[in-house]
Amino acid sequence: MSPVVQPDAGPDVRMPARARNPRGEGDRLRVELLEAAVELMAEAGDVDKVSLRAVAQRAGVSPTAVYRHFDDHRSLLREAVEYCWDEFAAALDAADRVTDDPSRRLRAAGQAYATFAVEQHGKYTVLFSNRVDVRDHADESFGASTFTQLVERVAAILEVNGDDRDAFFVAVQVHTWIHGIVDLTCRQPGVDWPDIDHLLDELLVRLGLTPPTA
Amino acid sequence: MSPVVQPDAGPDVRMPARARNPRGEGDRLRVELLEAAVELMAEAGDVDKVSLRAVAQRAGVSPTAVYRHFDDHRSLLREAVEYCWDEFAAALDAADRVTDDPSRRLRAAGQAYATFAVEQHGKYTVLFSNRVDVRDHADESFGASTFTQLVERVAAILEVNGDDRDAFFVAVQVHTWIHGIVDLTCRQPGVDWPDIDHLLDELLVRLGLTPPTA
DNA sequence: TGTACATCAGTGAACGCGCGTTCACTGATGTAC
DNA sequence: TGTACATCAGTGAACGCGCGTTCACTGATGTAC
Repeated sequence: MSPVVQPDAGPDVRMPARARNPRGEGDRLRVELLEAAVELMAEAGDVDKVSLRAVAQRAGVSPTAVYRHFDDHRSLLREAVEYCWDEFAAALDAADRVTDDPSRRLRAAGQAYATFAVEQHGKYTVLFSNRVDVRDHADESFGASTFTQLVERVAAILEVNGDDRDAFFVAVQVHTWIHGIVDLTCRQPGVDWPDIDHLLDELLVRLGLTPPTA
Repeated sequence: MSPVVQPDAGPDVRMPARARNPRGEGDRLRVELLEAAVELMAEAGDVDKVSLRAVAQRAGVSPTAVYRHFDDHRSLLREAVEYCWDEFAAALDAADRVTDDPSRRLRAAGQAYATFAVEQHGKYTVLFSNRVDVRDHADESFGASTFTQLVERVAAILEVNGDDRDAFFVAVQVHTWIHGIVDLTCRQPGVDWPDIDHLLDELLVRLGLTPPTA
């Protein structure tokens, strides 16, 4: 509109004067920044598109305020990704407490995995298209412990079924297949995919992980 | 080093004066730009990180020269992605001519798929982590035609085997599983994965796509 | 055969933009004396 | 009880950078007369 007088003028509409946090509670902004970053990541479906300035604006704060709580741009994004992992882990844990039957538990975990991926598509994309520059060892180890749980679940089913296959190998089969289903359907939402529940059911059938009575 | 005198000075090292193409052969630069873009995409494993200026520099040409051959930045990237699809399709086609036996052909295609994904991981990532803003209907249809071939391959096997399952559904099962195997093994090379050939063999067994005699 | 000219393949300077980061600052709030 | 002061939570201007895109241009090459 007007010719540039101040070089870094920013948006025309001033933020509505966000109330500053009281004395000892400056950490509240830290959480607000993380949540703003996660929101923006989920909307973009891409970690790299989330700028420090955009996070600050979403939180109603000036860009420099971020530096009171995070070392730099990368630290902010890294912590925001970890924040996403926590939510994902919580979703899987909830599914684990559904039943005692090993076969149903595996099915429930797969369902929770896929549900999270579909309903929180942006967050899931953030987790599994993990760019190298943001990635930390933290989520690597999380993936490993989750996989160990999967091996145990599979071993329980094989034992109940009197199946002498190698639980590790079968768990790899489960993991790779579920990941492929979820990853492709999320990444290419325009394609006319079959029902995900149907794919998951058939996965268990094809891998011989259904209860023997069913 | 030196204080900035010219505002847009560019790199210190001048390109070694790339020879200009002769009169009627300006289209050669077009191909060189596409190849440069594909290289950069493969290195970054990410379409969005490839700038117009970087492509021009890789091709040894000024940024403005790009506009002689492409409408804008997005057009350049879109065509480069299509170029990747061509290479991928060529790799799969080569595997298709190995044998006449449908089951062996699918196995060979799976092998080619995995080999491409492992050896040309950057390109593979570009193809299957297709970001929305670059995506066009063009590569949708390209991926679709590749998938159609897969459906036909599967249908041939099912027919030979006297199997009345839906070829489309089984093809989705094949595609999702192979993608999962390839994607996970590529992304987490530190994990002690089983042999990929073994996983592919067992995939065909579990999906009932082996020859009836074997 | 010579020459004027159109075409072609690209160059180089400049623009406005959003970015990450820095620096000096502000102004409210709690606390010590 | 009053007041000086340290602390805290954040602001605002400025920087240099690479980006996509524009514009006017250059200089070699083929072609028409």
